[in-house]
Amino acid sequence: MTLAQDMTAQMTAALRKAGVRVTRQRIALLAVLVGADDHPDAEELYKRTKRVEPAVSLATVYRTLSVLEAEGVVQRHSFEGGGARFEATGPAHHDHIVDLDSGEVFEFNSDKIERLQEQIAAELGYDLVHHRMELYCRRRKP
Amino acid sequence: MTLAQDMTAQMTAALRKAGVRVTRQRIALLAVLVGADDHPDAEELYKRTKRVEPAVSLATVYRTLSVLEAEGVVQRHSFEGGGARFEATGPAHHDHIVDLDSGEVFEFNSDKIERLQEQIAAELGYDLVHHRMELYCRRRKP
DNA sequence: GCATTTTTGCGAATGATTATCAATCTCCTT
DNA sequence: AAGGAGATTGATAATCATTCGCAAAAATGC
Repeated sequence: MTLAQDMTAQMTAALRKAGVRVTRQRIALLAVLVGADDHPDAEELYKRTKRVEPAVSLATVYRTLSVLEAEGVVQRHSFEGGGARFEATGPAHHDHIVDLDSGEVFEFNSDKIERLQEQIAAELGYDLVHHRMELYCRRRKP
Repeated sequence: MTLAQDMTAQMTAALRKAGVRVTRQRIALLAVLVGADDHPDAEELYKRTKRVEPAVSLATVYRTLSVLEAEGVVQRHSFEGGGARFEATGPAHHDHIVDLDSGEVFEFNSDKIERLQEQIAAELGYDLVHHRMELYCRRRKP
């Protein structure tokens, strides 16, 4: 079994688990998402997916992203400036650092902050459902 | 001197300091912003301002908000779902809690988290310019 | 008050995203 | 493997928040 076949099998399984029909375009988009190590926007995902599966439209990319987001398979981020950006949901939660000059996005995680957030919500009588934390930074000047 | 006159005087001073011309619509919008204790969007600010100064357009509200944001007089927030929301910059920094059911926004502050954020950025060789932290919550079930 | 320069209002333009809908595809049942 | 119900698709129109372009109106400096 080739590597590509294996990837298709995995994507198929994931889509089935999500309870949606397994289409060529969904397999392709999901594979692109899982293979991406950055945080592309819809247009970029469309371009990448098209290289692998020409029979895909931008509308379907948006639709599929919404479906997968609802299923928790992908996450949508709205960083400052520009449209939404996406990433496949990984095993570990993380927040983001945005390099203001390059636009690059890095991931980080702080259990301490996570705990403090829970605590703050609790003190106000709330349950924390989810949060958003983004650090907008510039490379330190020497 | 009446209260309204005093407010106008303050707004005028603030606009002068920002180095822009003092117009009726800017005074009115700024007064609405300072008087607001919630986080209205542009449309809502337009409606409120119009009550006080009918000679204002939505375009001017947007333009003025951008000007005031650039001057640091107001802050723009993009919470999940819907357009940008604004608030007059107060003396103290704070982050936000969004009630997922009502859409209400509360403010909070945690020095501990602020410090940890600085530290995380520093560890990665970055200077933290600003950040965004929003806690999306539901009222705790009893 | 008058000239200069900024600001305004209106409506058109934009950009990202979503809705529409007939044609096509999946998948369950034979 | 064929049939059909129902989900999904591509192309395009529509939407929504926000910005732009420009002539008219207003604010500042003298």
